[in-house]
Amino acid sequence: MGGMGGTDGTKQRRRGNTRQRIQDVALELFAEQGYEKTSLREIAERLDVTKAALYYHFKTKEEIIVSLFEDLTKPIEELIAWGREQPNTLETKRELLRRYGVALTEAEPLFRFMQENQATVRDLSIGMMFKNRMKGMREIVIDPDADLVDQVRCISALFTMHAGMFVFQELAGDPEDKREAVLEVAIDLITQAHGGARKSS
Amino acid sequence: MGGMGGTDGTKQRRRGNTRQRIQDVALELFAEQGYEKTSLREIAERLDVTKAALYYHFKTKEEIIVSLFEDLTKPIEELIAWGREQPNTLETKRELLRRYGVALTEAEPLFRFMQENQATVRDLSIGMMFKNRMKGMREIVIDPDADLVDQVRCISALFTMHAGMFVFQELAGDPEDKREAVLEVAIDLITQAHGGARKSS
Amino acid sequence: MGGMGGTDGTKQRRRGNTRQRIQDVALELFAEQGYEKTSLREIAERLDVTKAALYYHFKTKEEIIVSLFEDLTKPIEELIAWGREQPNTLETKRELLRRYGVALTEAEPLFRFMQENQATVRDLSIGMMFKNRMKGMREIVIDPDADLVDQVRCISALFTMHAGMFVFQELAGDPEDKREAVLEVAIDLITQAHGGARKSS
Amino acid sequence: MGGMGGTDGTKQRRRGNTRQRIQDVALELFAEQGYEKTSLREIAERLDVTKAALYYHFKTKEEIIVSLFEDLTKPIEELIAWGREQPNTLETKRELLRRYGVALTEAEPLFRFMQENQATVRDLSIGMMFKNRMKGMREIVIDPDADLVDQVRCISALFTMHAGMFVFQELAGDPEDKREAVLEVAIDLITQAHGGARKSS
DNA sequence: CATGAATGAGCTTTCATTCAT
DNA sequence: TATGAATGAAAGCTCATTCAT
Repeated sequence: MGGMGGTDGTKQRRRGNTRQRIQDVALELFAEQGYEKTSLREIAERLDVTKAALYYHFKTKEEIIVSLFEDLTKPIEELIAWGREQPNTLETKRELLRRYGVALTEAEPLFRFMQENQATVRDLSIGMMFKNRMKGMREIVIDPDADLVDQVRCISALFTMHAGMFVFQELAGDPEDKREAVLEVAIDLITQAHGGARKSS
Repeated sequence: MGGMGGTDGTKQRRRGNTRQRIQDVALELFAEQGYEKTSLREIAERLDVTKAALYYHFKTKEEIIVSLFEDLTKPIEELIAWGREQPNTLETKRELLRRYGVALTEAEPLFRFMQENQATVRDLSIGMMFKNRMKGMREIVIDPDADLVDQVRCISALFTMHAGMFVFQELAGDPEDKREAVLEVAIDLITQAHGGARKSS
Repeated sequence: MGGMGGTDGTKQRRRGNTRQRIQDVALELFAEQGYEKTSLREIAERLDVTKAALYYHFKTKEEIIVSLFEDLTKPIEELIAWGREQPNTLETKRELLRRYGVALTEAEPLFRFMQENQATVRDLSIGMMFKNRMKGMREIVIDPDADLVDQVRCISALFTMHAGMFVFQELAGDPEDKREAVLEVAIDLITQAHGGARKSS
Repeated sequence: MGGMGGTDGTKQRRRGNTRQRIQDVALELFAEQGYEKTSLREIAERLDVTKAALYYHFKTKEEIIVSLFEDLTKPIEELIAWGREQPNTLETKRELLRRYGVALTEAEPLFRFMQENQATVRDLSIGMMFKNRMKGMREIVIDPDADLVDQVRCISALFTMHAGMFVFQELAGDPEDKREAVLEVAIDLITQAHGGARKSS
């Protein structure tokens, strides 16, 4: 322990990482308590800086969540771009879901936040961006000529992954196993939607 | 000049139904804007009464949402009670989902609210109640000895219904058709979980 | 001595006059320190109420000054209406100035405030109203066909009255005498503008 | 690539004139929006420097306006000094007003600012200086033994010039003509105050 | 059954200013 | 000469809640 000060109560400061630290703490609190119930005072206190310091790094409270969204959902954006370029096959869709699972896991707190604060997110500027991302995923996964039930299956697949990541946490079992199970169900759903037989379980 | 007033521009007193009207307006606003972003002032203004009047009918803001929850989820509570008494068969589960769909539809704004404000709901007193209801549903639908993937299928079925009710609203198509499609996918999922073959689409 | 309490430190309250008291104190402070340098905290403290109480009576800080303006400038509005209906004679204009002097004197603190905070007033909503009032006065007093110098004389007359009311306060002499002198100079100016000979002094 | 930089998009350093540029921008903004509504952030942004840079050149915000006042009102100070040395004749006063008009015109934005922000100016340190300058002008122009009306005429003359410069801008007409008209009215006023006949218009 | 008036705590945001580098 | 990072104080405003009437 030691090295970079702070062990003696001295305020360690001016280590260009404040912006990052704000994002980290903010995400933690947003995910835990929700966006509106997290006040800037709270964030500032936890970082041992003043509220005004936050405003040096972000113009508004909203900008904090926007920056988090932009930073953390880049992989998903890239995934959608990748998906659009692939041939429209079942295997593409399966791979998409696999990668989606990884992306969701990596930015888990953000996605849990989005899940649990949809009403809030909706009228923040990230609402639109999020909606567009979801639309992008749907467009890759759904065949618009398929019958309605199969379309629902595809959306259900996305949902299963989405919600699954977080809800299943509460249940017992090895997280890795659960993640795989969720993925399998999701893949199964799009496979069925594609007219394929489902894997015998 | 008789009847129930209001013909002359006088403030129409709708007798004893103020409590009801508060609930109606509150639910509408909660569903539309979220719980914290809906202020009592707003509710009061829309009803053309004062904030203080709300406090005659409800001790706190939270009591309003609690009363809504209690009133509107009674059917679900009863459904769970019903489910527990039935033999633990696939057909029971199918029927449970069918009835669940009806119940969700009938209290749609409340459930949309719950969906979109999970973070908020979580630390309101209804959080626990809601969680317990969900647990009740799961216990009926899931076979604890089944393999993990099948358990996930069951939860996914519940989720599909849950989210489906609201998300699919945005998509084109006859609402009734969509509701049926969602139900079919959900039933299909628990059927598979039960080891059965899926309905050929 | 007493009657209405408050002499013993008891908070005297709920005497429907709070709104009025807010206006009084606010005007006093606005006139003394300017609009932006007067904070709502200051007003509230001087009234021994909380800031929130102010917001019960006025929706915004701006609404306070607007209400003052509307209440206190009604006489001027009426004066302009009166002026428009009179025959366009020199005597009308003279009488207008006489009455204007009275009106200005009666709402003196407001007009001093307007004089000394023009930049502020300009981008409050009262800016427009004030401008329009001034335009109204000009239209009655100025003959648009007169030569430029005479037009300036008329505006100068208005200005003299306006500023005179407040600037001359600083100078020695009986206030009543000064007011009369100002009025005389103003009347003299529009008389000259009318082509008349000036009163021998 | 020579000269003073800036040809390649690099931040152009205009050598030692930053102080001057701060003054220019500050005056522009102060005149446009008022002193308190103009923040240092705004000034800095418009100059594309940081707020801290302003503090290298000026110790406080107030120092900026003080420096502007001192720099720009030197001609008026000199004018007063000149006036005091002249014989106390009508012609002196006329000439004083003529020169005053020129001085006001040359530092127009500053004087408009002073006019429109009297409340602010009053409790800045320039308040006193300004008051003293005005007193100086009055002492030259007013004959303390004249009757009150004539004294008012003199002050009115000063006011007419002062306010006239800015208010008349809004009105139609050639600026130069208006300036002359204003000057003529002002001179007329002091002429009358001196007991002289007014110029037939 | 409801209102009028008020409060206390809190919020997001802005500002002038400081100082080590 | 200037910047990057931060602060302390205060601002305007909103909210859930209370209570005498």
